[in-house]
Amino acid sequence: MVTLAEVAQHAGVSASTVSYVLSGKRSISGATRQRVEESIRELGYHPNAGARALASSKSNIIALMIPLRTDMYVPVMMEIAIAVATTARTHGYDVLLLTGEEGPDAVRRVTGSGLADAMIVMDVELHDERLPLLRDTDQPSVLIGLPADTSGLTCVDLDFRATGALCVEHLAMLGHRDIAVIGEAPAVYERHTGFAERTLDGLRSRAGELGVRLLHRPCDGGYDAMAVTLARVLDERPTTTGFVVQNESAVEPLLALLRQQGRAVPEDVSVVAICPDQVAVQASVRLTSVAIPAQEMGRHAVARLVAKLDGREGDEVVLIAPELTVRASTGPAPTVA
Amino acid sequence: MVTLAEVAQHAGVSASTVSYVLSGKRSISGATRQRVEESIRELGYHPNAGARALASSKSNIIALMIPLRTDMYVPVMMEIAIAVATTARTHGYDVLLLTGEEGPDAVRRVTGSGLADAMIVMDVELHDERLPLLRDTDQPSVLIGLPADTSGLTCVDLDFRATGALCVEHLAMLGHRDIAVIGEAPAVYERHTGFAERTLDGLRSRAGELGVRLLHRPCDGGYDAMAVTLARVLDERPTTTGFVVQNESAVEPLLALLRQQGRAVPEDVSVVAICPDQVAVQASVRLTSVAIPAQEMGRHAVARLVAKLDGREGDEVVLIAPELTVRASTGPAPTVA
DNA sequence: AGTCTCTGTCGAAGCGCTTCGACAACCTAT
DNA sequence: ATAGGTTGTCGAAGCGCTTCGACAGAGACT
Repeated sequence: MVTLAEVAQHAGVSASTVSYVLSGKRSISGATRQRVEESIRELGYHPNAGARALASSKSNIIALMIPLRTDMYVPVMMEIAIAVATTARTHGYDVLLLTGEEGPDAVRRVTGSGLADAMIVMDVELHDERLPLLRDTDQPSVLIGLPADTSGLTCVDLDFRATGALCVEHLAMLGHRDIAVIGEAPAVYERHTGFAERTLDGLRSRAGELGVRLLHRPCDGGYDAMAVTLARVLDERPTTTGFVVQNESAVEPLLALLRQQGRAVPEDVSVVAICPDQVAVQASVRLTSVAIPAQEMGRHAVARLVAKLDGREGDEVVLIAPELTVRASTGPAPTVA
Repeated sequence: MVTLAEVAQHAGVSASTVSYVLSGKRSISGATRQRVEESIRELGYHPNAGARALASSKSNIIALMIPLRTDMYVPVMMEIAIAVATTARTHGYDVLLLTGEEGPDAVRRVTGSGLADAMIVMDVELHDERLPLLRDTDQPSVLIGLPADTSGLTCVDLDFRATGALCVEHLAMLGHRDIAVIGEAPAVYERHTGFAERTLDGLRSRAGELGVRLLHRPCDGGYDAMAVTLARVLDERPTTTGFVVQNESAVEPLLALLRQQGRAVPEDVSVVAICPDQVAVQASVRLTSVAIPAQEMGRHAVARLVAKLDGREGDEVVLIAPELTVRASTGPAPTVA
């Protein structure tokens, strides 16, 4: 294993000079810099991470807490994680993967041990146990998701309220007057995951303003659950012509069921999904959808975090504006015979 | 920030004693141990990760390289990643998330800097550039997936050859004589990702033995791609009554298309999927499938890696035996009229 | 009583790096 | 020519921990 000292010796300079070449924190003459850089290359030197962390009290690692559950939103989580990892690298950080399993203890452990310099927390609940810890510590953190009280926190999320409103608007504009909302799994609401409630909020308030009737039903993913839910919805409100689907694993089942019942999409029934674009274009009907900008959220979170680490920024809530893309699953409401 | 020295002072012992209490590497009297442990709790001490890594030259971090692409197998990847992270924690390790983006350089960086003690590599190609590096370094590593040459490497994977064979056997046993294989996206084969080719191998050789005709077609995910592929298959071999689907994002589209064409599953056509159980049970027809044991693979990989770190084990290839679960998507081949 | 072996504890030496203050050497403006 | 400012480099002091050798004291054996 090659050390700084060996590089220094090889280049005929002192260790501190090599360090300054590496960090750029003091000016170094061109000649010296070149000599050092060449020695580094020649010897295949890699700075020791532990020593660096110890001496500088910075690990250059960002912790990413992902949910343990793989029951919802998996592609979105994955995409965010990957975006976080790659973006972090461009800023010189690596990413430590923490699952929610340890809960708040993970926060203590990581901040206490200096394992990571900062933290990104996903799948935030409205009253998350981790929040007090994050507020207390002086380690910067960014939440992906929005808790009830955002004071003293930096959050990045899709504006789900606006997302809900946008979906209703689109359907209302097309003349739909009875809209069913196929929501996330009941467990998601029970956990008080913010985004689900905020979407609903946006849906309801805009529906109220536009005089549209709304029927919201949580729904587990999969074909069977969707079948039950759909039957109930149509039983309760046979005049339903518009659907907003938030649970991406309910989308394809819904389309299959509608088809099976002889209801044509979009002639008889319109469907708006809230899902990643990839899902929307791969469905059996190309779906009009509001995209979940997973990559953007991941990139944003890292950008904020790095800004905070550099002392460039304070707390802030960033809500990404939703965008609705019209595809083949929505059309004018059928005129009543 | 609380240090070892402060804990030592608080407990009235030397620093080394505290260290030995923590590591258990020397015997400590019960009384002393208790006193130290109490001081630790009272002061809220967390050992500094950097200092530890420097002094012991072990970081207690496992690097996990995941593929950058989110175009295939996302849930499987995610499940593996989560299983790796949680299993690693039970062994006292944290997980560093690396995307394939940096390529072989990531291997150099991580092993060179001592950032991680060991490495798990996913999405291994048959002739992966990272393999020589992994063989050369003295850092233990485990591959999830199987390259062409496994010498000097530890690998964990589902036995995809046996998986392919199993699928054919099941269909053959039910009387199917013409089987179509809906494979992964063409890009997957072009990359020479091992599992896809090994599956095919298993399918073909067993088909040969059993006198079954096989037609293999790669297929991108999604409805449109599946529609094209299906049309071609049925055009070329109208007598096809069995399908083996490896691309999970082609499963639901295939079922929808078959339904649409009036082909009943499993009365007219049988479908076997190679996919996680969750996908199989959530589909519109409960799918007979060979499960991809993502969690098991993740856990296994960590277990092997930890064993190697402890010097308990050498290189080895672990192939997990496939299990086929019969559900509602397969049945006897229709008798020709 | 003396020797030997454990057991439990301590002190000190680093691990490889960053960073601070010091200081030559040079330049610029008086 | 001199004071003052830059610029480039060095030496040394840690960062907080692990680990090795040393050693006092207790117990077991002759």
